[in-house]
Amino acid sequence: MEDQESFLAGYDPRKYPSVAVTVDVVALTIRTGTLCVLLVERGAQPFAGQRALPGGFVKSETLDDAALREFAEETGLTPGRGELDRVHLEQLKTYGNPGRDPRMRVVSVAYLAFAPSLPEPTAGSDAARAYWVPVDEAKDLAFDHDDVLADGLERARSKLEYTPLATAFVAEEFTVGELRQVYGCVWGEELHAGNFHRKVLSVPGFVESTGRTTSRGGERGGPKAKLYRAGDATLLHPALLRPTREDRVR
Amino acid sequence: MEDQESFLAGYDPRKYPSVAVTVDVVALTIRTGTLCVLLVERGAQPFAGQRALPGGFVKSETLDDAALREFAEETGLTPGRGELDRVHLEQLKTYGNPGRDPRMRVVSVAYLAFAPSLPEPTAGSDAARAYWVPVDEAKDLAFDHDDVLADGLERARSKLEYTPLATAFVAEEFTVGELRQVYGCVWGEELHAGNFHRKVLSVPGFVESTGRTTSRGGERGGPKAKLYRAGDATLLHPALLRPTREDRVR
DNA sequence: ACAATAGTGTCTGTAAGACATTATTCC
DNA sequence: GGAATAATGTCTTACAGACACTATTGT
Repeated sequence: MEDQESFLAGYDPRKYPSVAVTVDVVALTIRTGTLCVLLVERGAQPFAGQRALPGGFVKSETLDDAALREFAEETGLTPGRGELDRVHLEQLKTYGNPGRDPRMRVVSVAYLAFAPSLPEPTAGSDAARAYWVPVDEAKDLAFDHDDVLADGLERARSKLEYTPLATAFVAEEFTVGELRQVYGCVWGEELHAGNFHRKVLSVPGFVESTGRTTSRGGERGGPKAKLYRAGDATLLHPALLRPTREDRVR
Repeated sequence: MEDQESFLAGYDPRKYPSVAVTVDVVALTIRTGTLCVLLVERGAQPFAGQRALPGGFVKSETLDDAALREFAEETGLTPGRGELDRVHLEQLKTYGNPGRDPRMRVVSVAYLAFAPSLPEPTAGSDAARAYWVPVDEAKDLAFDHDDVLADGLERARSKLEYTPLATAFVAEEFTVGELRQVYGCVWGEELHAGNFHRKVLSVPGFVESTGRTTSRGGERGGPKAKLYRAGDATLLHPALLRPTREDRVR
């Protein structure tokens, strides 16, 4: 067997069959009650005209930085102004099957990004070709991006259960009802308002009260709601488990 | 911004600063009641004399296949004879910080392997330089492998909670006591025998009875134990949660 | 007035953890 | 006999889910 050190000792980068490393980003947000993913339109072959996850080559930077850079470029958000501070970014999985890109060997490190509701990337900016698409309509993506998106969604749904991730989808101050909307549209099912309310407040460190309320009630009636901000918990205990699906088990 | 397709259209692999892609394997097993990881001794610089996780370059194969190949090479197990069938392998995380390898940019896809107790790789084989080390003694590894190992251990501990992964550490037929030993030494704390017993049997699909028992009782006394094999569940419901640590939450 | 929503109260079934108990085996 | 272990039983507390109910707002 050829081990790493002996290989590298005699390694000439210019002879070796090249492998390209990219990052792809599954960026999720909630717009008007619908879970959406950021997609770009491909102009060139292969997969011309199809949609794909935003991504690009890794430069002289960490993988995390590359993912954040791609996200910022495509959304038009600018670093350094705090706009990206509330974006949660985590590594998802790496995809490297030979043939996933027909031109060459490409190993892609996929990231998952969670953002509060953002404006549509404005035409005229660098990011004009990117837009938010409801996840239900994001099909037939280029490369193996259907799989990447599916893995990202499953990760997101799972992380809502045992982390305070849902707070990354709402504004800095939010109501319990808004939080319930997040769970509802990420999990794809309505949750019982009363039980959800009691449960959220019973998890230590999930949310903390601001002492204030919304200035108005709901659009279609209802009292003013108390405002909360994210607490200091990094894990929810006890967890908020999804309604049991027996078919998820086997 | 330079997008993927325009980049690739004008891409000449021989000009581009090369990035190497490797796989590293965190292979875990339990030997005489201790959780052990497979390490190799490095002969050459950098990190000569230090220990490292087994790993190597990805060839014309999937990332999963590369990880399985590395695992097989280092343990001396041979594919095709069923020896590898009971090895559970899953992708862990990808490490690509610039500078993690002093010689060049190396992006490493780490894998996690779970195996039942295996013999020490025999001297004389290709794998003579690999050996099992108790995880508590696996420190000061080469590259960023301390971090990789730590991430792998946390993943393993977490996966014991909600998947039947523990059955990958024991023989095809096992007792509830053996399963409890797995949880105990991976989590690093003893579990209450009675409660554990009742709980394991109450999770649908975790274990199924073989109808048989061990031929003898325990070494220091005790009745013969019933033998079980792994059930068909892929997720444990309800989960077997670790004893609550408040300090894990924040 | 009416509909919608926020928030609370109550009840039931399930599960976790602490602990006790019985039975079986090795030494 | 004595120690260790397998397996089961009991009790208490906590939590999930179903549901009812009150209070407050917008239209």
